[in-house]
Amino acid sequence: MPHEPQNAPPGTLDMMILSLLAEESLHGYLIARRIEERSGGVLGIEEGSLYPALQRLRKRKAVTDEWSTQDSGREVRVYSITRVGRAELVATATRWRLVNAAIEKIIQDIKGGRRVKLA
Amino acid sequence: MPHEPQNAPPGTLDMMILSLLAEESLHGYLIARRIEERSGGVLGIEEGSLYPALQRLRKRKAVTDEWSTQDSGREVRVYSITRVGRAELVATATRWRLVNAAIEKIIQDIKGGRRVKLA
DNA sequence: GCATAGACCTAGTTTATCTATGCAACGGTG
DNA sequence: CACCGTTGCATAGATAAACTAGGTCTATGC
Repeated sequence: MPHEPQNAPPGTLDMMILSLLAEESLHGYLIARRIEERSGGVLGIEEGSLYPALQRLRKRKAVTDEWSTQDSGREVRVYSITRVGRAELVATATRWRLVNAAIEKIIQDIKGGRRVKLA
Repeated sequence: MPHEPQNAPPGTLDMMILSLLAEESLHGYLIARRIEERSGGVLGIEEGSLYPALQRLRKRKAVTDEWSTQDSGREVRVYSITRVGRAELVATATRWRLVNAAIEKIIQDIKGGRRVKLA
């Protein structure tokens, strides 16, 4: 039985978007789909979170956008990462891993009942 | 050069508190100190975050509290984890790790400049 | 006596997610 | 053609959980 998709923890969405855009330029809707696929269905991004996030990124010049026409003739807004965005990505990913390691130090060794005494 | 203490990512504070209380009962102020110590100074918890978190935990019966007198003669409010709290801890820690692994799948392989093409 | 640290607490702000809604174009099917 | 599900963009308001900034009181050390 698969689990319900989880929200992106606050602060992580911008980082994930930048990471996908570091690989290739994408339009908004596809970004959300990619996050869901890549996470194996664990993460689910709502459009009401996605588009505000893209606006934030644009405002701080971490991404650029360009309207483009698909083969179908349809207009989509394609986002690309900037130099500023790449720097932000490296910084936030580093901080994320640091914080996560710290949290892991605190919650380590959780068993069902009691915990293992360490020293 | 050490870094500034980071905030607890939203949703993680309750989990960390429960994890410390699973080890031993503590009063509020000490919980914050422990989180800072154990994280090697990476995490810093403000009292304005701590006490509301303890209230939440109390309301949902994840912890119990008892006023106790220290050797100094001072009154402190000591918190203990409940059965409900232990169950919550296991559940939230499992979910946290799941989500974190998913995020890691997405942001993996970030280098300074461009990324490694995988397949 | 007075400053510093320990210990508790609350009000209001901020931020980033969500839900809910709206609109429009494309694709396939009866 | 009419319909409907999916794609695609967007905004408004709700919610949650951290924060800042303030306040009170007690023990300890100089």
